[in-house]
Amino acid sequence: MVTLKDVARASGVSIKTVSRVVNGTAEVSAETRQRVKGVISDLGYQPNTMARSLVNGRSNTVGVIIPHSVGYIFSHPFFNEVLRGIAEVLANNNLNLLLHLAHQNTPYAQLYNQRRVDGLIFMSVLTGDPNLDGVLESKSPCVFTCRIVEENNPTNWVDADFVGGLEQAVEHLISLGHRRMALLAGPRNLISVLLRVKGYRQAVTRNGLTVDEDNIHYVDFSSEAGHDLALQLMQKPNPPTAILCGDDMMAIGVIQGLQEAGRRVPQDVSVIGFDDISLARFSTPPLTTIRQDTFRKGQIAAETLIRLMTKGIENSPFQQILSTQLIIRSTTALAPR
Amino acid sequence: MVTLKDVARASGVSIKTVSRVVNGTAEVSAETRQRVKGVISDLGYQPNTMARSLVNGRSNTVGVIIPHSVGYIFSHPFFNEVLRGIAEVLANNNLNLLLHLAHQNTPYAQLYNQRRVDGLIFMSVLTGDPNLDGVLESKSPCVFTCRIVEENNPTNWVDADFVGGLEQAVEHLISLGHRRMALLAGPRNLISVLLRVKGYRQAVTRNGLTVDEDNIHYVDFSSEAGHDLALQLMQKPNPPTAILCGDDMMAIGVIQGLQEAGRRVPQDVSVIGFDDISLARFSTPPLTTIRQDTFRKGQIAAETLIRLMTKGIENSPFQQILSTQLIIRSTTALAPR
DNA sequence: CTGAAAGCGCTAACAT
DNA sequence: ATGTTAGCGCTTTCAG
Repeated sequence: MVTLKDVARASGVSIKTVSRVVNGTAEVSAETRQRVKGVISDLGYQPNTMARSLVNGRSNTVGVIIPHSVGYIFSHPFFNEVLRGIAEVLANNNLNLLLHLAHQNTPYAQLYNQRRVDGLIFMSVLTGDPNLDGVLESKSPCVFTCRIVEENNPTNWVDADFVGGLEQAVEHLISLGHRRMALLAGPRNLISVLLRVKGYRQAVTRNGLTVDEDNIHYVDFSSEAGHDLALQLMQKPNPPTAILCGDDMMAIGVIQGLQEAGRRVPQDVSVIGFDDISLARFSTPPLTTIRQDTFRKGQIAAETLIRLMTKGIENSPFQQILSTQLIIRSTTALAPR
Repeated sequence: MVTLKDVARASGVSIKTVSRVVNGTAEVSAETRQRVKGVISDLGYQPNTMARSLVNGRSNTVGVIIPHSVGYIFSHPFFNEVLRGIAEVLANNNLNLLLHLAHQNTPYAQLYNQRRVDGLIFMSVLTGDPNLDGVLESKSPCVFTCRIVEENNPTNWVDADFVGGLEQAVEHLISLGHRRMALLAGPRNLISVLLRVKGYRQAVTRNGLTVDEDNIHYVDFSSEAGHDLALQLMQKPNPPTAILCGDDMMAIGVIQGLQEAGRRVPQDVSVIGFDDISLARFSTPPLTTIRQDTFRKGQIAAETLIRLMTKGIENSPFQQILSTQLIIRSTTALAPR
């Protein structure tokens, strides 16, 4: 391996001078700079980032954490979009991205405590995840792409307005005359799922209807789960005329299940998704859904983290809710009858 | 920051002894080990991985590279699956995953030359990507999840059998009586796309038909592109009765486009996808597709890289083709007459 | 404008 | 079984 020392020797200057031209730290006479630069490219010198990190105390790397139990839905388009937003911002700031798909019981804080990363971004936190212990104590700069449960919690986060999103969806369905609705919220250990339920409840109640607790279902974010539950629901004596889904993948599964059960979408049953993944527009029929800007969410998370890392932790936590938008396509229609 | 020295001082032993208990390198008397361990947990000592890497010359990190122009399809389910396979294997081997979504013109070899990673995995290589320059010279252990163009190239790769997959698909369509077929292959700069075309050509020719070059289309792997092209195709005087798609996302867009054009799937037009993403089963109608085991592909890539990193580069390159499987669902039927 | 020396936190000989 | 010493490659005082 070619080191600074090699370059220094070959160009007849001191190590420090080479270091200076490499980093542009201080002024070096044009003449020596040229010579050193020549030697650097002749020898193919590349700085050793590990040595740099050791002395600087910074790894120039950000850890992006996806909790284990979420692994199975890692194939979810949602994640890529957020990740893409994060990756873009980090790249523009010359930061590396360490992707940590939590697999075993390793406390997340360890990545920071061992100086492997300078900060952390958490995608989807599961309530009660023991690996989260120690994150706050570590003083690691960190940002969550979903809000944290506890009230008055000083964590930094960006999140979509799940409450408002569900409210819009419910209003839409009610305005179409639907009264019997089912909500397939998502897995119970996700905060965002609880928020969806909250929004649903609020809107239903506000419209003078009563919430049918039996029609709130906690199932995985997967087409399969949606498909299976749709079949089940249609066997009930009084099946719902509208199904609200926690995400688009589920909704697509629901539509398929409904068709297998001999129901037409949207004539017999209306369906609404959440996310507006790229596919939503091209599903059959095109999906009515609540759009959240996942890419932007990732960008904001990364931008916030960078601010935390450079200017130190701000006194007040950064907490931002991104508004959602109801996109009406072809899976919702007037309630039958 | 708590260092080895601090622990040594606090427990009254030498630095080296502490290092030994931390790493379990050599025998230490049970009594001192206990004491040192106690101090370690009292002080909350965590080893500095950067210092370790500097002296070991290893970062214990693997770089996973997704070329820039592919970025826009990073939301493609295909990538997650491969990535998940890679992540799992790396995690089991205590290796970190540095995700490099190439954004600007940074030579990929740099990650290795700067000692940031110990090896590289390339997901999807674009023909003629200038950032690839220097990768071979760097002697970095690396594995590609797609084969490389040049013949007799000593690169290591795992890849799906695109040629065979397309052949199966064509045979299936021909057996159903289809004669006018269109192929939406994918972007021209992907090797896998050229292989799809090759398989298509071979099977068509083998069956005594002639390849209609005008019906081979090079379009993006996206629902949108599929949708738009389907609409276009249906306006032709003699539209195809079957459409082969380079991937499932495209196929789903095609189905939607066909329906907008008033064609029924599969009665009027048959459609075949590629990948068998989780959604394929739940699209409407359920998609006939060519399955490739993307998760396994990722696993194999990572396993191979680890072998390369630990046992050194083997003399013969590792090159493996994973077989594909035709999954017949409901988007293919007898050709209309 | 340039150089010498010290040290980041750790591991690896080589003692003892 | 344990300690001493010397670096890994780089940056940072502090001198010249």
